[in-house]
Amino acid sequence: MDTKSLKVACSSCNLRELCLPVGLNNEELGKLDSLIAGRRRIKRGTTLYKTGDPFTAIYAIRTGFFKTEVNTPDGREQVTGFQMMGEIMGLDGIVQDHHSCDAIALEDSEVCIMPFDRIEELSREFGTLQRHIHKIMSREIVRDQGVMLLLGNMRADERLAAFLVNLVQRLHARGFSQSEVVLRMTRKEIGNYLGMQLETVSRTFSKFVEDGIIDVNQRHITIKDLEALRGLLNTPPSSHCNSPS
Amino acid sequence: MDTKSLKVACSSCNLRELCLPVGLNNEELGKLDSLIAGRRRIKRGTTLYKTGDPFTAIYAIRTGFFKTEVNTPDGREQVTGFQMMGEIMGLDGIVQDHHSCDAIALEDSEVCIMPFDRIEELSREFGTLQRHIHKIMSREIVRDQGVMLLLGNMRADERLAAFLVNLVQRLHARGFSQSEVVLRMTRKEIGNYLGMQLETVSRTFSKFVEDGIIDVNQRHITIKDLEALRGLLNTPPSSHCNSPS
DNA sequence: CGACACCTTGAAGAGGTTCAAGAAATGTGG
DNA sequence: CCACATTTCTTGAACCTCTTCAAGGTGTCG
Repeated sequence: MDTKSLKVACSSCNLRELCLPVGLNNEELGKLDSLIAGRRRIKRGTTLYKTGDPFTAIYAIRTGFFKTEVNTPDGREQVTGFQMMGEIMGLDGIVQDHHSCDAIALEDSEVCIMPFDRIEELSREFGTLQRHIHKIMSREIVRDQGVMLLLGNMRADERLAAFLVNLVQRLHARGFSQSEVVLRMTRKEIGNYLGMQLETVSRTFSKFVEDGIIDVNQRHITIKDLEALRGLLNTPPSSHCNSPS
Repeated sequence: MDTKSLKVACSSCNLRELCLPVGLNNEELGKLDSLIAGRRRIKRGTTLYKTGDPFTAIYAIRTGFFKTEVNTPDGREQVTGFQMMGEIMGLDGIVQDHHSCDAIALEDSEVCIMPFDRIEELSREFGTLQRHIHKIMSREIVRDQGVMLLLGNMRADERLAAFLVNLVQRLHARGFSQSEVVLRMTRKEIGNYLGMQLETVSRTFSKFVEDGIIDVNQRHITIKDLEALRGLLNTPPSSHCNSPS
């Protein structure tokens, strides 16, 4: 395997605040370093894990970009999320001791391997780590609620706006530009995630360009009017029922 | 409040296998009884918790039926799930110390209150409980993946079929009939959950009746052909691309 | 440079929504 | 226990958003 057993210290990782609890003392940090069993490089287009793979660890993304997708017996697939550096993958595997989705790298990536047995062990020792793990899982549940809202309630332009706003927000939190995005995924993958066809994604991008909200150059998106994008989300689907009472 | 501080033993609860880990010895079971801070009755139509409420505990449903829904600033709402006895609610609140959705009783219900501090405390002591909590959260994440698949990929009849199959399956696991269901929710709530209008739900029910798959009598559904319902799920959306290579 | 995947745009069509009306069930108060 | 108000459900018809099919253009990688 391409697993490096090289021990790398979380204590010196600049993504630490994203992966680990904050406010630890040095002793605790030292112990937590032993939480990482190693790193693994994932080439673009290959999987970190697949549906049915035995669950042994969760993964923190160090560099790169992933998608997760579920598959049905009849060959359908649904992208359930896009993950970037500092985010955790693999929590789906806990309940059945096997993964329930595929995690596929959208660019050459590197993850930290965190064996789940070890996490549980250290969690029993450190309340802060325990709480942190619970928060990560809860955050995933809340994120999923947002996706359900998007898929169940929003129209095409609202979905794409929500997708873009979410993306730049997460990138901004990692020190990237709030206005320049390079999409790591295809129109087809965006469409699959948002429950629409790739043609609709393309058309909606074009519409945003016409409206002067964004510029599109293939996968390079420039957000010219973030507030307009946000505005698309806060407006009810149809405004024909505003009774002035 | 309508909180009963009456201590009730999990050890004698017939829903134990649903809420708690299996295979505990008596000593462990005794300790776990102290996990329940009490019970609370929720009248139909009232909330167990609301968006923004401080998070203190998770809840195991003893009797009754709930829906959870998220709300947007602009007044939209999305039903994110229906919960029945033996299922756990409230995990959404962990990450922000406040709940991120409303939990509303669809009939007079009763829940066991499990203070989360106490859960974390006991989890550090009992590995089996720790693993159990992790599994419950992971199960929720996997369930959400299924809903995304449903909302993102399926057509109206497939969604409703998936909904019915899931419902009878869960009811059957609790000892109820596999063919008789009394819906606790309205067409509007079903439609909101499935990302469709209540009219479409009604029409799709009628179509299933025409096809001899179910009988509908208001909220009383009789499933005449469960395999036909299941079959709706395993068939690709359109069968015009089956290349025989 | 050529093969391939990806993206854009147009036009026709379908599935689901919206609006509307009436029927059935449920709850409330006398 | 019945009458009435309210909510819920069903069905029809017109409409609309998004899909499907098609074709051409653009970018990318070996």
